[in-house]
Amino acid sequence: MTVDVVTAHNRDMDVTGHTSPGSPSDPGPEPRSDPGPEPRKAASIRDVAQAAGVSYQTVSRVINSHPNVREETRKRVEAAIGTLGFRRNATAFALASGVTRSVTVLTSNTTLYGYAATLQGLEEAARAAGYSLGVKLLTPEEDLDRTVSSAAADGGGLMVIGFDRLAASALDRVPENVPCAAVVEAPSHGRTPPRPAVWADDREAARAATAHLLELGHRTVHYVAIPTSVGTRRSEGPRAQGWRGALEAAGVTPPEPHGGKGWDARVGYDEGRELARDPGVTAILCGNDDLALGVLRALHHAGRSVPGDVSVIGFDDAPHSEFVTPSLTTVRMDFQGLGRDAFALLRSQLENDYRPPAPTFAGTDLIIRESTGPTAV
Amino acid sequence: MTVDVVTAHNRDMDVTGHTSPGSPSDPGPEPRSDPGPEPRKAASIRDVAQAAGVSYQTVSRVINSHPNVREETRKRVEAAIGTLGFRRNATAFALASGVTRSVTVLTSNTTLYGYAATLQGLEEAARAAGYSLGVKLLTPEEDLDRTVSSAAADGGGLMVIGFDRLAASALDRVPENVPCAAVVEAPSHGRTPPRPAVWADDREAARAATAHLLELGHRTVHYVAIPTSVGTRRSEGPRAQGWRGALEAAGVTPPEPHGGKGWDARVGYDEGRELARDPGVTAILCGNDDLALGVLRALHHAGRSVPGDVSVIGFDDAPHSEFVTPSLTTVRMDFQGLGRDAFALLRSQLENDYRPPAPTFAGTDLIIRESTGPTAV
DNA sequence: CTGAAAGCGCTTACAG
DNA sequence: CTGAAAGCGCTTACAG
Repeated sequence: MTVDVVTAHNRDMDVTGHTSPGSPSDPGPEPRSDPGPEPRKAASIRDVAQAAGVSYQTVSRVINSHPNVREETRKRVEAAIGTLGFRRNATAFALASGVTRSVTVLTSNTTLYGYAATLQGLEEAARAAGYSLGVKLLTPEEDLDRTVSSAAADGGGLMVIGFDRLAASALDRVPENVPCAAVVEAPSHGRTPPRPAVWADDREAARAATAHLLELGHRTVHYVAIPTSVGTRRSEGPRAQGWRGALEAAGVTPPEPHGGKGWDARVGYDEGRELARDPGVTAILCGNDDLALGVLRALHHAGRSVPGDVSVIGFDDAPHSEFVTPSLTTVRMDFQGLGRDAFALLRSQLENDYRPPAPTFAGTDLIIRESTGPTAV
Repeated sequence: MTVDVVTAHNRDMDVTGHTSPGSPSDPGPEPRSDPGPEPRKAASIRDVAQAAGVSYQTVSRVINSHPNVREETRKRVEAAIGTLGFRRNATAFALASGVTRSVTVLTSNTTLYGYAATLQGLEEAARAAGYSLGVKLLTPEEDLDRTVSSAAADGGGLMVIGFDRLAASALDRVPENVPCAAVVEAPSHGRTPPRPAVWADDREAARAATAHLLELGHRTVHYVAIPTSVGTRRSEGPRAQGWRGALEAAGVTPPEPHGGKGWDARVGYDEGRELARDPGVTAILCGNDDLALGVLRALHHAGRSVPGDVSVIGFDDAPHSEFVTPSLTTVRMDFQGLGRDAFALLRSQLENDYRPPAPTFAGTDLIIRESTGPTAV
C-alpha cells in the first residue's frame, strides 16, 4: 500500500530543562537570615489569621463565605489572604470536610475520537460542578484490580468509559461501596449494566444505517466490526446486532462480519482489501469512521469507486470525516452529551441533595454524504 | 461544499440511570440494628488494627512495607486488610506525609491530535512513576487566575500543554512556588520559557518541509498557519518562522501567510478555497494535518489535482493522514515523547533525589507520501 | 519488633 | 460575631 519514504531530520534533541532559581546547583552568595520576598512554603490558614490578627477559625469562615463575619473583619482577612497569596489546601479540606469533589475516569484510550469526546463531555460537566477530574488509563499489562482499587482509593467517585472489554471488566470490579457511573455500549435486551450507566442506541442507529443502504437498492450489506465490550465474537456488539437485525428484517441472510481486531484505519484497510476482492460486495457498514477510512483506502487501491461501485458508511462522525474525499456518510453520536449525563449520574450518588437534570444527550443521526449511493445498474 | 442531508433518527433518549440499592426511594423493610454484610463506610487503619489485635501504627508499617515487623504479625495484619477490604485513604496519606504524587495537566484542548497524544505521553509517564493525573481544561470564559490557582491548590505539580495563547498565559500565571513544567512551541532565539519546558524543533522541521518543496521545483511555498502561542500575528509561530526562513534562504520573498484562525479542517477548507483561485499556487505547507485535509478538500472542489497541480504538506502525522487519498506528506512529531520528557522535568522538582533520565523524545521526521510531487512542466 | 504522642491543614460542632 | 476543642486518617519521630 502506501510507500512511506521516511526522511530522517532533526534527530537531535532540542529539549531544555531550566533549573529553577535557587536550585542546589546555584547556592547563591551567602546564607541570609532574611527569608526573602518569595515565601518558600505555602501560607496556611494560621499564617493568614496571625497576619489579620484574628483566630484561624475566622479565616475559615471567610474562605467559606460564612455569613456571620463582621464586614471589617472580613476585609482584614481578605487583605491578608491577598498579600500572603493564600490558597486553601485542597487535601486538608477534603480530609476534614469529607467532601471530595473529585472524580477519576477509567478509560483504556484517550486519543480515539469517541473516547476523547466522551472525556471532554465529562470534563466539562465536572468543571461546571466544581469537581476536579482525574484520568487513569487502563492497560492490559497492569493488574486490573490494582488499578481499580488505587483509583478508588483516590477518593471521590469513579467514571468508566466502557466501550471495550477491558473497561467493561474494570467496571465489574469496582467495589460496591465506591460511587461509580459509566458510559457503555447499549446493553442487550434484558441485561443491565452493573452500575448506573448511560448509552446511545447503537443498535437502532446501526439498524437505520443498514436499512438506508438496503433502500438504496443494495442486495446485502457487509459489516466491519469494532471490538466490543460484550461477548467474545465480533458479531455480538450492539452495532453488529442492529446491522444483522436490519438484514434479517429484510429477509437477507447476514454475511460473516469482518473486523473486530482493532479500532484504527489499518484494520479497516486490511479488511477492506478482502472485501474489495469480492465483486458482489456493494455496501459496507463500518463500526467507526477510522475503519471506514481504511476501507475507503483499500477500495481505492483495488480500483473500485465509491460510491459508484461500493457504498460505505462509518460510525461516530469524527471531525475529519466531512473533509475526506469522498466525504463519509456516517452516524453522528453525541459523545459529549453521554459524558455529561454520565457525570450527572455519578454526582447524584456523591451529593445527597442533588437530583440529576433532564438528560442532554442528543441522540444519533445518520449523516448522508458522498460515500453512499444507489447500486450501479 | 459538502451537502449534508441530515436524516433525523432516534431522537428519543435511551439513557438509563439505575438508582443504587438502598437509595432514598427504596427505604427497605425496616431499620435494622445489624449493619448488614456490606460495610457502609471504608475501613480505616484503626479498624484493621482492631481486627488484627495490634496497634494502628503497626498497620501503618505493614502497608508501607516497613522492614521491622514480625512475620507472623504481618500475616495477621494482611489478613485483616483482606477481609475488611481496606484501602489506604490517599487524602490522609497526602496530608500526613506531605508527598502528593499527583500532577494536574492544564490544557485548552483534549481532542486535537497533538494535545491528545501529548496528554497520553504524560499519562503514561505519570502512571509509571506512581502519580495520579488530573486534567483541567482551560477555557476563555473562565478566569485564568482562578483556574490556575485552583489547580495549584489541588497539590502536587502542574503540567501545561502550552501550544496556544491561552495555555501560554496560564503558564505565565503559575505562582513561583508551585512546581511546574510545560511542553511548549519552540521558543524564539534568545527567549526562554518562564518554566522548565520541552519542545520539538518545529522551526527546523518547517524549514526542512519547505526546502523539500523547493527542491521539487516549486517557485514558492504558501503557508496556512495554526494559531500560535506567541505574538499576535499568524506569521510569528515557529513553524511560520521555519517556513519563512527556508524561502528567504532560497532568495524567495515569502507570500502573505494564510490561516491562524483555528486548528480544524474547516479553517483549512476556507483558506484552501482562496489559495485554489490563484493558479500560481503550486505548493502549500499547512500548520497541521487537519488544516491540510481541509486544503485538500478545497483543491478537490476547485478541480485542482494533488499532487499534479498542487503539492500539500501537513504537520503532526495524525493517525488518519496515512489513509486519506491522496495520502498526506507530513511532519511526524513525537508528542508522547514530549509528554514523557516534560513529566520527568516536573518530577525532578517534586522529588529531591530524582534525576531526570535521558530525554526520550524522538525528534521530527518528514514523511513523504502522495500529496507532494514535482511541479508540472 | 511494637506502642503512645504529636501533627499535617483544614472543618464541624460547641461555647461564649 | 468570634474563639477554643476535637477530629478527619494517616505519618513521622520518639519511646520502650
